[in-house]
Amino acid sequence: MKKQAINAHILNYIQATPEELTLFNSKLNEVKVDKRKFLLQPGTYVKQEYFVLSGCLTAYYLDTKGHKHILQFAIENWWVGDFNAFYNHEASKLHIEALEDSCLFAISYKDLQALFIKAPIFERYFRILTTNAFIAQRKRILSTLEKNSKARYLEFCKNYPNIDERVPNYQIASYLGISAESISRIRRHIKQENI
Amino acid sequence: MKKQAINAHILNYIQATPEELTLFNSKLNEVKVDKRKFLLQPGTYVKQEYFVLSGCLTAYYLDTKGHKHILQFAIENWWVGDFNAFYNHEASKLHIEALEDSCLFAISYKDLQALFIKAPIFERYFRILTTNAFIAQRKRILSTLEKNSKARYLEFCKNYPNIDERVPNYQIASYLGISAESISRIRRHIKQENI
DNA sequence: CGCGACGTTGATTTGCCTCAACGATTGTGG
DNA sequence: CCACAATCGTTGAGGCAAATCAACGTCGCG
Repeated sequence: MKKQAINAHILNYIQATPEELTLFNSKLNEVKVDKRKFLLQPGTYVKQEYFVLSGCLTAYYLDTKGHKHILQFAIENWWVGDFNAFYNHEASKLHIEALEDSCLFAISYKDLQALFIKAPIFERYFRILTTNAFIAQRKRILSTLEKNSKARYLEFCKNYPNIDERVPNYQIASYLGISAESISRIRRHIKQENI
Repeated sequence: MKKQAINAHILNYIQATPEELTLFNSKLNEVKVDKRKFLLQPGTYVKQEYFVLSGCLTAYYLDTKGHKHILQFAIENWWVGDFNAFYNHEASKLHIEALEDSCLFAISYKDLQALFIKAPIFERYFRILTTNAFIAQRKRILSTLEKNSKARYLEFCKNYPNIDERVPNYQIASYLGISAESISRIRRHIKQENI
């Protein structure tokens, strides 16, 4: 059962009772997104955030020059969304696109707020997740400040082997702020070193 | 009274009762750090995080080449710390240094965990703060992906006028991942444009 | 005063981007 | 099942934004 996947995830972080889990589960709606289809597009008012059950998605910003800048990859057991738009009730500036056929749970803002009132333990769940995400982002920022392209690429492959294998190379380039051509050259250098 | 500053800050985010505030306040210890002194140095096991009452501090990483990379500025009403070390019980990799004589409140990990049990509303407080910080960091990441040095500098000055005025230029350079010389040239260009 | 901190300027270098062209592979419609 | 297009990766040439290196001016302070 799909709800078991999310419940198992929750129980990694908090000790929720069966009743609390059931309450949470009752707020979730299943959503499917086919490969190359969008879960979210700019200009939308975002009413939901999403937990990935299966598949793979990216959240990215498309700038005025048409360049794509990937903020996040999301695979199984990750939450994804335009959190700024979601929490601050602004129009979204992001695309969220499926890189594989994907299956998600959605929870709405209203339901989430109601959940926090009825079962405050979920404040704890999201506090812990957000803290972890915050720490991971700090590392990403530090990496861009300190390291060159090659080191950042190697770090990415090490940190996200399960994403590296599933996602085309130019997407990783966009996440790292490197051109696809540079990634290609970096890979060549790495190969030559390993001979 | 100093506790009023933090209580006012808390009440911006949650509806805490006087009793809850008093409980929180009882966990806080005042700390003073003089200009150019350190609140934290690498290798330390971090047992506290800090709320800035007055002054200004930076959290930065010093890489193996001796280059400084500023992760965060902290002024009045900001929380600062090595959150990775604090939450994951690792040795710190950061310096936290006062840029001005500063006064802070410290809360220990143990006290914070106990507080979350006794007054779960503070889970909400920190969840909201962390969510905001997470969103701000996403914007910072996007900025480095999308914009050139000049645009990032201008954005910083706009977003943090109260930091821009208080902090020497080369510190801002380090935060933005730009050399101090480049910042100087950017400033010249801006001046020339405005004549 | 003299030193350290901070900012500026110029000359040179460099890492990476951009542009362009071309294989290899996969998917797809006739 | 083949032809063709689309997707993805690779390679080379050239250019540019910003780093680096070095020197100097200025201000504030012990």
